[in-house]
Amino acid sequence: MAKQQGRTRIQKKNRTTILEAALEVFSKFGFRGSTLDQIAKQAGLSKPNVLYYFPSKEAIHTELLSCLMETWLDPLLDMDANGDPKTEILAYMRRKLQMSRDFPRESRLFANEILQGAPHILGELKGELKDLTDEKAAIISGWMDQGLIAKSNAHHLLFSIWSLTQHYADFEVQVCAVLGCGGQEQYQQAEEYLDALFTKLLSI
Amino acid sequence: MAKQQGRTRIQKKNRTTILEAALEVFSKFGFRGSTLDQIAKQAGLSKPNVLYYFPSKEAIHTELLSCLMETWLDPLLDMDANGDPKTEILAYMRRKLQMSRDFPRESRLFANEILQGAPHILGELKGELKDLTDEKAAIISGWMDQGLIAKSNAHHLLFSIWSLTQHYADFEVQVCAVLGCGGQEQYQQAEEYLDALFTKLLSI
DNA sequence: AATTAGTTTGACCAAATGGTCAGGAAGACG
DNA sequence: CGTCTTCCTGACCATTTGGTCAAACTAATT
Repeated sequence: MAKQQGRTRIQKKNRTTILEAALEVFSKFGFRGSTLDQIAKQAGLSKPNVLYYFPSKEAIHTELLSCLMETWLDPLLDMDANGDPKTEILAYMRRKLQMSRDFPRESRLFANEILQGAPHILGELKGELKDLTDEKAAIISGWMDQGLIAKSNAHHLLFSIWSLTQHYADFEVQVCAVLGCGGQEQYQQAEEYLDALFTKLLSI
Repeated sequence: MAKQQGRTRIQKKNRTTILEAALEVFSKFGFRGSTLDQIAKQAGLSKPNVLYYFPSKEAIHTELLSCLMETWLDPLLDMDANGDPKTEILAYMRRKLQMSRDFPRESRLFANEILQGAPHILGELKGELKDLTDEKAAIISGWMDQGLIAKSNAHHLLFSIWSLTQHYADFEVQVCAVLGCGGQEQYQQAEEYLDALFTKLLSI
């Protein structure tokens, strides 16, 4: 983590540029489907120059993913055990849906990685992700036991939030094809629909 | 369609073998991440022999996808406008969940394709898929208008069935990492959870 | 201005990859 | 059995790809 901060301003700028370009390319074609040339071109740098800042294609991918993992967990971290259960869960769902809307590339990068068996981040999944999920699922189960929200499987409740919200980023092409829309109009409808869905689900 | 049936028994067998091998490989690494050598090895054939049965790597992929599209739409086709609304929708959801359990590779192949912008099947998405979806969404909306099930956005209701069920196949690694399970125990829990979810959602 | 440290690139390399082809092996069939 | 068609393969090819390197260029620093 520490050594990742480039020292000079030029290093900082170029590393950022490369990571941004890599996100664009990797999220579109997956790891094995992306080439260094594509990334270099997208970044406006030469290929050897890209490899001057990162030791390999894989290193770029790995750094991108580990940065992403934190971003991905943040909204869940914010779910407060002392808040109002229904409010907390709905707010978490809305934050995730916003992330799908605002960071679809990140969502697709993550989805690509998981789809292919998560070769680069299986450790984080079984570690950080599992731990945090277990912790928050326990909180939700607590709320259920106290009769504050309807009983259901807390882990699968979290899964359903993930899948329902990320679907709009990961399967955007399909959603747009079916709805016949080009832009982001679907997110307004999605929020209304998901709001209603989880409100009903959590009501006793 | 017609010319795809190999004439001789040996053709039939080998084409099937190749498609099965390709499914295994493509679903794991995506189109660009898979190689003809991998497919050939998986099929137990030589690379030139694979290319004797299919003109190119892309042709294998395309055929796989178009066969898949039908399989994928079938469960939705079965949803009957004259049946009991809640039963029909729940049964459709269960069929989709079973498909995730029994055909995860097919699900992942499809997900891979959509994730990358559906370059090979965008036409089918905007055609067959959209038409069928619109048709069934209209049926569901009709049920809602008649007060047989709770009102909500019918298109997004279908999206939610797709995302919730396919999640267990496409993100299997993640689900298993979080639940700490190796096999398919999650599908039992998933069915219970999703059953309850949609029952609540559809109840007036 | 001179020296040094940091940055950039064209040319290059080895390996992998999609695909071809001539000819050999194996079935089908009279 | 002989002929004809279908099936299969080793060797080969052009291109792409991740990655290297020496040399050139630029920015700091003294």
